[in-house]
Amino acid sequence: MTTIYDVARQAQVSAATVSRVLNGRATVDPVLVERVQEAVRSLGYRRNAVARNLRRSRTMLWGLIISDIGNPFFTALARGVEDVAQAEGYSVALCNSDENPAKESQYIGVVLDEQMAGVIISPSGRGRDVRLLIEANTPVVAIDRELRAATVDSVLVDNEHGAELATSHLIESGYRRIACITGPKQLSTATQRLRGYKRALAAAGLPMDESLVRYSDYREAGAFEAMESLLDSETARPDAVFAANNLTTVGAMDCLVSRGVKVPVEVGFVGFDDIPWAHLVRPSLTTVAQPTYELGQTAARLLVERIKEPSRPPARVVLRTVLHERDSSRRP
Amino acid sequence: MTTIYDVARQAQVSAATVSRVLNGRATVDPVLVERVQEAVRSLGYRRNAVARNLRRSRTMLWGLIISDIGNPFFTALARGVEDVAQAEGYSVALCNSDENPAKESQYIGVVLDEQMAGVIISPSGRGRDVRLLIEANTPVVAIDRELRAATVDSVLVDNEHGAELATSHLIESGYRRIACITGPKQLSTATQRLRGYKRALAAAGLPMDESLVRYSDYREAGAFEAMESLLDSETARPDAVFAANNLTTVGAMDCLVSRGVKVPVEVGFVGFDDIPWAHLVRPSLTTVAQPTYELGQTAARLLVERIKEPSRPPARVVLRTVLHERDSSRRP
DNA sequence: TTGAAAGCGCTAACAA
DNA sequence: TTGTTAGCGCTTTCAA
Repeated sequence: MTTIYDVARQAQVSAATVSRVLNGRATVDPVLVERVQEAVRSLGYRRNAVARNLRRSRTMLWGLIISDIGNPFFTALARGVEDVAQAEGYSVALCNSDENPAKESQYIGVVLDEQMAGVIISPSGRGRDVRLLIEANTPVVAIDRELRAATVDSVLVDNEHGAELATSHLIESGYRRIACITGPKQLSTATQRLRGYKRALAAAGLPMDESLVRYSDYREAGAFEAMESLLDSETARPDAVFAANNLTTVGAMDCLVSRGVKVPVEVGFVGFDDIPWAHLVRPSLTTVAQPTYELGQTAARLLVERIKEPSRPPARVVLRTVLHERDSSRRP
Repeated sequence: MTTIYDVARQAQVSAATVSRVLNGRATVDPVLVERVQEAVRSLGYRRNAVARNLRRSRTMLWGLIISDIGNPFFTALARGVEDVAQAEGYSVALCNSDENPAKESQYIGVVLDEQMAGVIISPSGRGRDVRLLIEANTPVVAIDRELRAATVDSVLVDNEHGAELATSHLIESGYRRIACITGPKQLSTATQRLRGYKRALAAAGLPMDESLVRYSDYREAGAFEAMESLLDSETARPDAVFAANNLTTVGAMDCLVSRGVKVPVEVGFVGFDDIPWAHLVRPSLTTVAQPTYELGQTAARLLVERIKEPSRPPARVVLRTVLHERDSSRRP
């Protein structure tokens, strides 16, 4: 391996000078700069970032801990994070916690051990291990989900408002017995979206029937079962469904299709969060779209700021959602 | 920051002993082991991986350079890589090259600078920069796409056979003027899938009409245009389409739908690589499915082996594809 | 403007 | 079995 000393010898300067040139310090004689650059080229030298990081006690690596890499919501978000990171000179280590608090803890450990410059996390549980990060002064940004265990920079969407929008839209379309399949109780998005749903019902003067609510797991199989149990319920079945995330939409729609239930004639449907290629699905899906890419971008920008200025007060950014009306909610 | 010396002082042993305990060396008195562990707990000590990596001149980080994080094919693959990596104690830095050779080069630079333990790459161009990795003795595994510039471990699918399967299936279904929308010429998958398509035509004694072939960019917008140009062609238009990747399928189907072309009645359709929720799309899509997760797993396992045994001869693993017959290719 | 020298936190060779 | 010591490759005082 070629080191900075090899370059120094070749250029007939000291290692300190090579370091200065490499880091673009202005205080070096142009003649020496040229000599150093020539030596770097001829030796094919690359600086060892590990040694550099140790010496400077900081790295240019971020951790991005997401809860499901199979969910296009998170990959769109990751793209937003990555683009900003790259522009700022950071690299991103993507960690998939799989909604598993144990895996999440493990990754938090890696972030700590590797002295990463910061973390963007979509907490899958109560997020108690996030405290370790904060104690270690690692900059943290929460994304998509609220972090109860600590106050940190957060980027969220207006879940309650979006859910209310979706539900009101179903009501305006003429549906009356509207079911809600939401996510796990410990996730802020699940409870907020449920609240928005309830608020829309209340605003329209419709009764709140708890038997129309299901807490699922934000995954396809769970949503499929939840939909089945709604269709099979003793009391009259729902005439519409509000699904609280994209995979819930897929699972529930799958169930409806396989049962031969006609959407939107027999059952109306609105989902929270778009799915890719929603336009190819029949019937096309009415959804509340989230600005996924912007979510990632914003989180990344907050992290950049936080790293620069660790003591600034935590920011809380809430982005808007938009209702996309398509066929699944058009009552004939 | 608490260091190994703080622990040593607290446990009244030397730093070397702490290091031995931390690394599970057997040669330490159980009494001291207990004292060290107690000190670690009480101080909340975590070892600094940067210092460790420098000293050992190796890291536990892999680079995974993929060409489109927005493509579910690559995220499924990433998941396979990540699961194996985690089990083996490695972390994965996900790098999205966006089919952009310049970005790819930049990431290869990061891999080199950070002294990563290895790389799994789906090369987006000619992959000439991969040579830098090889010169630096960084273990490399090529995935999905062949690497012409060097001989390395590779994990591929039987593109030619899969494409032949898809095309033959269309022929058997009664279609005769079958078009092919493939990818960029410099990608091995694009040329191999085109070759399989041609072989199927030849095997069936059908003429090879070059005006039915389009080289697109493996993206939706490009595929949409390619499909348009096929529909608008002077000579008789195709009665079926073979789309060479998943986003090509989406773009081409989108075009057909928006033009009001009836699938599979007027035009039959088969795509290479599944898309998620293909079952919700109408008509449901016939596809040649790739074992995406296994692709990632296999690449990761090869990387583990390569790291252990750098001089073993490069392996080349080819995984099978499977035809999923659905509605888009059923001629009434 | 340049160089000498110290040291980031850890592991491993060597000595005891 | 344990401790002493050197050094991984770099940046950054400090002195010249």
